[in-house]
Amino acid sequence: MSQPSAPRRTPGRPPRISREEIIRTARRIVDEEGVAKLTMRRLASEVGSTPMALYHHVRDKEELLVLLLDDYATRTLRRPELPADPRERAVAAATAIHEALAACPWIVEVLTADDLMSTSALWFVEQIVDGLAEAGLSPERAVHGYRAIWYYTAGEIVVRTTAARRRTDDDRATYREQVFAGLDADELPRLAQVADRWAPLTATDTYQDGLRALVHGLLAARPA
Amino acid sequence: MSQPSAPRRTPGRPPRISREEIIRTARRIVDEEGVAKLTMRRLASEVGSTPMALYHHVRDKEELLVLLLDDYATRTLRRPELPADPRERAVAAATAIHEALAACPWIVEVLTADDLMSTSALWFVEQIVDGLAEAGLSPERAVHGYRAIWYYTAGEIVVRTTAARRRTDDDRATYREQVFAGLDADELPRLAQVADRWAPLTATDTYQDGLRALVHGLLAARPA
DNA sequence: ACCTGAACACCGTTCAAGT
DNA sequence: ACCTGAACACCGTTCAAGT
Repeated sequence: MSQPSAPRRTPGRPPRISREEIIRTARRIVDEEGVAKLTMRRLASEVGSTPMALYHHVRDKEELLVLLLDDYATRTLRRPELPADPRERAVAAATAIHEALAACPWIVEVLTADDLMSTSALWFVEQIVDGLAEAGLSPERAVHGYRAIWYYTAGEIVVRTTAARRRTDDDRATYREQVFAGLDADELPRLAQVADRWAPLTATDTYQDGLRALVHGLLAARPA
Repeated sequence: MSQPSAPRRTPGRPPRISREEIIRTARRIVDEEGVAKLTMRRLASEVGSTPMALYHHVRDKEELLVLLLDDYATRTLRRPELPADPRERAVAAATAIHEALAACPWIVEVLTADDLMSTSALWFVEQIVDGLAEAGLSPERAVHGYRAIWYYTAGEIVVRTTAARRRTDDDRATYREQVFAGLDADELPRLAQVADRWAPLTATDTYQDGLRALVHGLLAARPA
């Protein structure tokens, strides 16, 4: 998908811009100014061309974003040394994916990818499925386990990065504080109990804890 | 937030449109044609007014969407009978939230909400936190447990609804098939093993399984 | 106080034509 | 084969003015 098209025997006009150049430029815009600034028009002018020239190299903006994610994954996902213990291997592989995504918040817009973020991430998926299988799950259950881990991971990224986006304009944060300050302790006693600690509690990074709990639960034999 | 503003002693011109009417109309557009069709201009014309009149009743489009989610939650989240067993109570409350969200896929665009979708959902959050606490977690761990459940739930909704969106234009699906068909069985043996079953495996609804695994893992005493 | 009209500063994409 | 220009059909939001 992201590999440059093989150089053909140029039967027509020589290309002025390449898909690679488009992606490289798009990456720069996103890194420097955020994904919201990436428009076909802006990208075209940055690349020294016209909006319509881009459509000769990518089908539409959606494809461009997927290409960008693929490019990002290929460049940044380095395969780490994984623990021998299968359960720990699954945890480590999921954590590696999570870290790569967390470092790149614009990804949320594209995180729409259903099963896996990119073919470059397949190796990590393999490690998770294999870890779960070696730890005792059937192949089917291992795949379902992987999916649960992916839901949890994608959800953490989406919720956290959009919460961070909200925090910038802080009206909403203070609104939330008001809600928690005015909780009816009779109707919602547990929430009232933790109301004053809600902000720090929810700011804590508990990805690892939740991941370990999930993996633990997936591996525990439970009655269907 | 969503309650109609108290009728003041009209010192100026009488309002022609109300916030309530705006939200009601927005809801109709979203239900009938999807959230993508909800634009300020379209909404204004549907309500028999001008785009700018809307800005007198809502701050911007973002606020409108949050209002819409709040409205949806208030109207559809009915408190179910919950099981007495604390663990089952947490599972049932999470499932209720999940069902409400799953029935309303446009929500993904707004699911950006950080901790909770709406104040109307607070009761459900209470049930989850309380279930976890009564099952043995400290208040802090119960809140963190709730967050893990929320990540998992939000992630499932986001991934599933965007996957469904992709399935309509099926280029991407067939691309994915190609990738799985051409897997190197030496490098990625587990994935190769399940390659031909990947589509049905990932289409299965396993929200409940994953949720139960997660809750199980959260409640299992584990070494830090 | 509430609403209107006109404008600003944009979008993604299609179509027909050029080289 | 690749690129351009002009156009289509939109956006959210601001500003100044009207009633």
